[in-house]
Amino acid sequence: MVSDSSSKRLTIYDLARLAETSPSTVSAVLNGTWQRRRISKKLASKILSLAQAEGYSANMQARALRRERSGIIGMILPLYDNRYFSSIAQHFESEARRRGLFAIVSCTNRDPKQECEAARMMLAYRVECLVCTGATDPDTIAQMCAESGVQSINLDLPGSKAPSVISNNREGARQLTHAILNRLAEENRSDDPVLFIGGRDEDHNTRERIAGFKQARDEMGMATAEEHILPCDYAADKAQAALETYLHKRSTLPSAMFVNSTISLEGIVRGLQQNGYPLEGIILGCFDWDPLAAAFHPRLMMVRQNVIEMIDRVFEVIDTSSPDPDLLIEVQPEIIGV
Amino acid sequence: MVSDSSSKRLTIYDLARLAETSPSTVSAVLNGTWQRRRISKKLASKILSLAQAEGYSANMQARALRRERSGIIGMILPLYDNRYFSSIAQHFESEARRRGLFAIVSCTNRDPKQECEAARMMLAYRVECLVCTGATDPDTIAQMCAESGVQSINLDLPGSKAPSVISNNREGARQLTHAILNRLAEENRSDDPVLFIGGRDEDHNTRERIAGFKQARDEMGMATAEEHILPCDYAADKAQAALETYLHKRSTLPSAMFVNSTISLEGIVRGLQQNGYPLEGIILGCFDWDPLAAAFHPRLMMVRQNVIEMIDRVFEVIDTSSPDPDLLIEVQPEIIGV
DNA sequence: GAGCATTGCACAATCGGTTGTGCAATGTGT
DNA sequence: ACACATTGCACAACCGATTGTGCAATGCTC
Repeated sequence: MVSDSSSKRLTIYDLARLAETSPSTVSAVLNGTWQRRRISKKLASKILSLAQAEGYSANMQARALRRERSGIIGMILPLYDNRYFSSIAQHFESEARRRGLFAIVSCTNRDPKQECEAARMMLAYRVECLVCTGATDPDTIAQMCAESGVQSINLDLPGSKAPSVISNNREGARQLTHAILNRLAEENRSDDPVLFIGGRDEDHNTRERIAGFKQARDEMGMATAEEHILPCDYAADKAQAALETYLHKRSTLPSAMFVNSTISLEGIVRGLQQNGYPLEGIILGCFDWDPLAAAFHPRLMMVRQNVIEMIDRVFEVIDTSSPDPDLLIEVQPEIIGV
Repeated sequence: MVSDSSSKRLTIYDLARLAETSPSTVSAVLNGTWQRRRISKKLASKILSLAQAEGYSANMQARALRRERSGIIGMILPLYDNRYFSSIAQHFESEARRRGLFAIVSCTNRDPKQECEAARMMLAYRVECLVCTGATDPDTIAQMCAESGVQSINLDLPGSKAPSVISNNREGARQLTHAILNRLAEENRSDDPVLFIGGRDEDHNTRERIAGFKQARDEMGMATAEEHILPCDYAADKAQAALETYLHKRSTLPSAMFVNSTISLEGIVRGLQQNGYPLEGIILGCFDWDPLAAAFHPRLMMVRQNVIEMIDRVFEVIDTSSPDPDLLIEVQPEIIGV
């Protein structure tokens, strides 16, 4: 290798000089269009081996500028730190890679301002498409993208200005609730109260899950008191506080709980432990999936969202030429541990 | 807003036409160098409000090309799906943002080939710096970066060709082991065996943790049998299998275990539950931190690595003009739950 | 009012690729 | 040997910013 110690990176102009040919020929060879441009196989392989030996790597900024295509696909995400969102990021990345796209993921802490800022940066870097995951304000971002002529897709939470791919939250919640009620029945505790706890009631998914919860109870001929529905936000501390307030008022533990995320589950479990309630006695269902939690508490029933299928659907929508902004794709989640 | 429906994005040339001035003036105004270039305040504000109204956003590819600086900083990461790596990604992003850099994070599944491929892509996009987290082969990547004149830094696992920021694994393990041994002593079970399980013995961190484990026992006057050290890889299934093999041979449970990650912990807990061993009886220490696990098992002691300080150190190294490739910065982790 | 400094801006080259087009050299047909 | 097609490549104009430089117009001094 003739690696020159100069800090400048090799360009097609350098390679052209080394191969005694023109930059356009080098470019054609290196980006695979050389057959169409009738470059001889001999010259092509000469250039290729030279590029290899010199460790040439094309400047993607220059390519993107000229091609008016960045090769980048963006995603914004509320957080990384649970199994659901982290596997979304992971599958998104690998699927993008499979398609020759470079994925960039930005996490925005469920903050509408950060979401906008991240979207603005992604648009400045000319992403070809933006996937907007669990956004608090998906429509504003869809609007920004539309104004730049960039396709956008909502994931996890639906919006009205771009196609959306989400879990079937209502049906998942309905099935999880039935599983909880069945287990109560097995233990002859069917009349015991069941608490729904966690999430935000402005949030589409929480509303759907509450609807599924009520529907399942309805199907079993049970009414649901509003005092048993506690959408106290997702945060662990909020969930713990809500539980403790509830316990304070009744002094009797609910026999079962529908917990609306692993992050809320953390608060619930901590609250139960700290207040001396044995975890064994209580039936827990969680709309989220965490294998470590499942290992600790084998009687914990969990909803596992089908991330692989959701990401596949997202890319199917991306492949659609002009997708309907009202399109809503619902993917069935799976109940683990029934 | 005069938003033209043409799909073309606005450029400085368009703005120049609209403001009846030249592209170079528009550029200077929009990138803040207009005072130095003696553009009148009047013209500057005219251009600024026009850009605002039209929703102009600079093409970062063009800027990067001309400036020969992409404004991008890269990170490769083994996985997102545990608290440690996900908080690394999160803090890295927000710290990069604070410095006006755009962070791109790629996860490479602990696979050396994917690591190289991701590094190659990042270099092609002309990252200004690459942080290489928990890489199986950090030196190859450091070499690639060096050849492109790009600074690189190892995080979590050290390398020899670039400065490294890691946790003080040996000291963390020593402290965790002492905590485990103290608890055993409190329960008058000091002579019971303690198992070290999980991790890879080729891996620097695992070796250091084993050293810390042995050192703590040594300090308590205890010898450590090799049969109690089981670096069976990180995966949950591997850890579960290793535990079951161990149990099969002795039929008597170790009273305490040093588990080398939450992912291994998952296998251990599952193995104990499935084989009918009560979790309550066993003292667990885990070199990793997960609040949900801690909620489930309040007697679980965990090591929490100081991610914020590690990321701070990384950026301090980045700010250093020509950092020593042999630099090794060790950050003290914290023991939770003693 | 001549000489000089300052203000305010426009011109044009440049970053590193991509791609439409032109044009010799060679091949083919008659 | 002449016309014509094909092969094989080079030229030059972009893509959209940045930035060194030049040069009128204005202000200021004596």
